[in-house]
Amino acid sequence: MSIEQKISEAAKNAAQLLYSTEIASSQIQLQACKPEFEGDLTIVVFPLLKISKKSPEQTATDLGEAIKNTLPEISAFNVVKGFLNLSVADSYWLDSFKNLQPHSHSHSPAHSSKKIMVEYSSPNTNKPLHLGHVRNNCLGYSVSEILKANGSEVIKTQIINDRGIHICKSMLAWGKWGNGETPQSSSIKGDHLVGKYYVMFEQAYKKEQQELIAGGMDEKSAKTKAPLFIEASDMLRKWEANDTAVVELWKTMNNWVYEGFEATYKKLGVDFDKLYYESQTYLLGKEIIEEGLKKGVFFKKEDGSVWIDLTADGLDEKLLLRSDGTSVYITQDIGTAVDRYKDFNVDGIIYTVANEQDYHFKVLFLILKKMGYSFWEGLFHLSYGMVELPSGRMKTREGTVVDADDLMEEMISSATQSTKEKGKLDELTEEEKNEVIRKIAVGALKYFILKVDPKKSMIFNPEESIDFNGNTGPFIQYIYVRTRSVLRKVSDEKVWTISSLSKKEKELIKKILSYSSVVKEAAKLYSPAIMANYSYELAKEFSQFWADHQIVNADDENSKYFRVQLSKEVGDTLKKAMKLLGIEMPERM
RNA sequence: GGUCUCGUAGCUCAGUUGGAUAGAGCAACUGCCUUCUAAGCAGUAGGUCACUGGUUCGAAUCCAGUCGGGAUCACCA
Repeated sequence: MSIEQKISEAAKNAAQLLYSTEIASSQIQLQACKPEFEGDLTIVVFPLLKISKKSPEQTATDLGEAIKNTLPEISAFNVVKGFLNLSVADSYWLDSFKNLQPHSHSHSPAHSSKKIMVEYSSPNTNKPLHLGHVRNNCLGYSVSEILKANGSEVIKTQIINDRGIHICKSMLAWGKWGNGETPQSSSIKGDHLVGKYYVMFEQAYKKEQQELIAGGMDEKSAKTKAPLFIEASDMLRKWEANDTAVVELWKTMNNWVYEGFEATYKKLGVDFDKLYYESQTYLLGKEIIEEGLKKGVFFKKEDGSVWIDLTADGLDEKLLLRSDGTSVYITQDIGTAVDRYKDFNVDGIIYTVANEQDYHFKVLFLILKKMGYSFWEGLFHLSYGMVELPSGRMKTREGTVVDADDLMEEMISSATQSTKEKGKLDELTEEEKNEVIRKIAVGALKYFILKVDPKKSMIFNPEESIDFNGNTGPFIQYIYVRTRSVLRKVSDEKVWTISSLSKKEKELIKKILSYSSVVKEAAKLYSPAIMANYSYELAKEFSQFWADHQIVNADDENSKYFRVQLSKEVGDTLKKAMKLLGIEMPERM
């Protein structure tokens, strides 16, 4: 039983005895004591005043007496207004710390044992990954790791948007102007090469539209009447009809893209257990629509299109099948959701998709609910905010899109420079050095993105992101490196006995002990930011401890070995916490 | 216009189920490396928690409204 539980229990019993009334546990408000007050945990007694019919001070004092008398762990208490501050004996913290030592920290707390599918990334195959994908990837990967640490089985997946008009545009442009260029012949990364032709198409297409508009056509018709658009649409029809030449080109160019993506994912350190391709799933869902029609969940309009009326739920009417019988995006999503449950028998699916699709997922989940699929309750849209630049939203046509590969290159060159300036890695081989630099660069980027609450939109300032000081990934890595440095100096472990703790020592122990409840919270809220903040707090605490405590050169052997062990636990905990963010720790930096 | 969402220091962000004097980092200024890695530590300065009202013993937090930003509302994906 944790000390919090013990105190809550004792407080409840004491209050019941004092005031001879039944008391709900929710009436015992326990929280961490603020640092400016004496004590470790605080009970807020205001909710009890109605029952005690005494002043806040009197109530707190009575309760404090009773708790101190029943719990040997409580060494003292003080009352400030309606706040009962309880001090927990150092011996309790020391015992807890000792019990932590051998292995309890190494295996994860099994709070849940569910099987969850996490979908993230899911890019289009017509251009390289950008900053928005980076946030998506960091989040999806990290949430997966957090859920695993919390005891769930996780299947990481993505659905690759490999078909549609967008890829036909790239294909068409390459056919017209590519002269057979390949990633090999041009030394351009595959995804970037395909993206180059997509941009080329868009430019030429835009020019055609402008000419048509200049000739007197309205904007809307110009979009569909431009010769290039007609050609691209033809190509899409041919693809759907399985035209050999088109399909061959499609396969070739998609494979270029996949090779490019693979390289980016590898650098980012993310991976997937199962891949879905839209080319294989885009026809799914139609039977379910038919079924829904029979059930009366959907309805057909005169032109043959199929809809669902969600006005009663505060939403609109939503199209599910076009009048020509072809499906739309959401039709496919209905089909794939059902398939995934069949394929993997999962307890839930988490869709890591930006908040611009909030409405889409609201509708999707509602439809599945109305269709009677009980699994709808396990569906969750991990909706994250947009990434903006200091200058505003990224825009393709203004060329402000931050490319994922470029971004990582910049981070690496910046990390290389700082590392060189510090000169602490001079004794390492070139290869080892590069490995450390890679960890620092990627760690900085990931931490910068993940420390922000996923739900909130964030501003990505490239200059701040390559800052390695303060609340950053490299700061936490640096603190970890210090703990390892201590362990290299003192490699043996000795039994120590100490009876009292300094303020910082106690804070560190408390922080370490709270690790598993933090993981639980992060899993509950699907929030890597919680792990990031925890890591920073722990690192900062250790850094302060470091500044005014000697470890290796402590005054006596007991303090020395205790602090060495404390350093080790801090380092191990930091490493574990950061691993849940997908951030690796270097041993030196 | 309807719906959703956000508004905390100059900037980027924390702030647990409502609790004590709202916290970090960056930027600015001041100290601290002959002692375990100074990517660090200590300090100064910086706030009408957008605004108004309500609920409450108590509101940055909950409710309503106002103002401001963003997203979304396609036979697109």
